[in-house]
Amino acid sequence: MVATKAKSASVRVRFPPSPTGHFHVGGARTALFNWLYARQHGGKFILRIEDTDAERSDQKYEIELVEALKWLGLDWDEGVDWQLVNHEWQGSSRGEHGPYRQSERAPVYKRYLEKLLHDGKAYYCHCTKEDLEAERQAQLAEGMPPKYSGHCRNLTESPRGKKPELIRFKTPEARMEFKDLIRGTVSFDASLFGDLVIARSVESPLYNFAVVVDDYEMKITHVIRGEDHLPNTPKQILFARALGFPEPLYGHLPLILASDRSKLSKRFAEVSMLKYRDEGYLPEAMANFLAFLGWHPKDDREVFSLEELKGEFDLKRVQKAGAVFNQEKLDWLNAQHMRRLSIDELLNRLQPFLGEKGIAAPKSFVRKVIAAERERMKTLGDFLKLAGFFFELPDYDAALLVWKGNSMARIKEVLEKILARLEKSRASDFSREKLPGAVAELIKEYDRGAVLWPLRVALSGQSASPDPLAIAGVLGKEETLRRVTAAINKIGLAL
RNA sequence: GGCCCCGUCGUCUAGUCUGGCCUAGGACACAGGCUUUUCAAGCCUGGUACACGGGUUCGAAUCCCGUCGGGGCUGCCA
Repeated sequence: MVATKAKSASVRVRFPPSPTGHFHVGGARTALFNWLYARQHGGKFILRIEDTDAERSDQKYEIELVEALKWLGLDWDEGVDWQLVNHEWQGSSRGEHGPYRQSERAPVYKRYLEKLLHDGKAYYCHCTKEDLEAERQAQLAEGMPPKYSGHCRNLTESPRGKKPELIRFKTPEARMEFKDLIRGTVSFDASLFGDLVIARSVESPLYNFAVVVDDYEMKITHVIRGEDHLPNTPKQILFARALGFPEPLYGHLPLILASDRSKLSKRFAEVSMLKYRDEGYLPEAMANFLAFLGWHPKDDREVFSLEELKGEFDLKRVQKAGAVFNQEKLDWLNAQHMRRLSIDELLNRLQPFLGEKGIAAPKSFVRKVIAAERERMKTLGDFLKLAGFFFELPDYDAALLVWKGNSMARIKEVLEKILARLEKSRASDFSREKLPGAVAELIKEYDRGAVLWPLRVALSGQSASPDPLAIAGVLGKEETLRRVTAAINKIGLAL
């Protein structure tokens, strides 16, 4: 712990995704925790791309991840970047420890691979895939855990007819342990590993090896990652020791689980983070939600902005057990965050969700619509579905206008009286505050439901809506009269 | 199978390190009620949890052991 404190002045953490699939919830949470840790320690946050698997890596996923990170508000100090310039993505990179894409770091890995080979800490293995598979099957058949036999460990030259297939690390047979920032002491038995494959050739390193080299070269102090990496950690520590590197501090985050408690990213949720953006979730709500998957403040507060999270987050309070992804909680948090926004800010965020009619409408009108509907929305994407009728009255059935126990003729009568009253009201009186006066007598004469229900349907064309008088206030005199008249005509036709 | 990690309401969790304030708190969801012109929202109320079994102790969700359960990893993927 003393070491943590001493190093805290120069904290350097990284988020190293591999662009082989969509940037999902799990990745986003890992990125967030790293970002939070860096920001609250005045450290650096580095984005490194782990694309040693050329087959599966795709630039489009790299761009997607950059987009999603920016959307969430997680900025980084070093690493690759992408910018949209004239509708085209342009790549760039910043920082002094690059390149930040593993596919561009071959010479670096080669240097260390050769060093290990030269020092006798690694060796060429001539076993073919078939040899290895046969060995593996034989061990399994005997009920033994599969482990490389060490067949090529002490070879001094290539066996006849064989060529070097891959590079192996001479794994020391030792019991080892390390202190995890979240789970305390974790121990492993390295003698169970066998000689690990660290590269296909000096030109082509494998994940575990490349990570160790990069973390060292990029001066990473804390490795904060998912629990699925826990078994990799002792291996990486072994490589670091062989290379004479200082070991970073490790912290393994609990996994995010699907509702059946299996690893989320393994299940349905290879769902892109951008999907949440496109459905109208607020990035601050998403960050808030992600943070609470495995972390919780000391008190009972639940709604946090990114900035507030930064002040409150504490790696020591991170949970050890996996956390199930709970969509309802996300929705609730999103609604909470939407309420924290001003009408103008909400209007900004709503831009992509306004629809043609909403975009064409005057801003002042849209603001009123937002004010009337904001507490009913769970996502920005709900806007059109909830408030679309303000812009264009949907078609509805005349029968919908009828309040329980009333005849259609009676409803027509009510609507006509409402129309008469409203016509006499001044346009400036069309507001939620002043309008009740206009219908007060009618309500006394008929009852609330018999008056307000038909008015609601006439104005919204639907059975669920905000207060009809509020709608009238937003719509204004002219449009309100037009809709009430249309309703009367509709009944006329039905009768 | 082997190795590793984990185990408080249906879910996210507070409490566990530093036993007593815990007849276990909050939130989401759920149920009921209030409000009410609808649907939400809001407010009030309610139910449901310390995996199990042994210890240690005056006292255990908290400490120890065992069992069971869940998950991760087990690749020339990352």
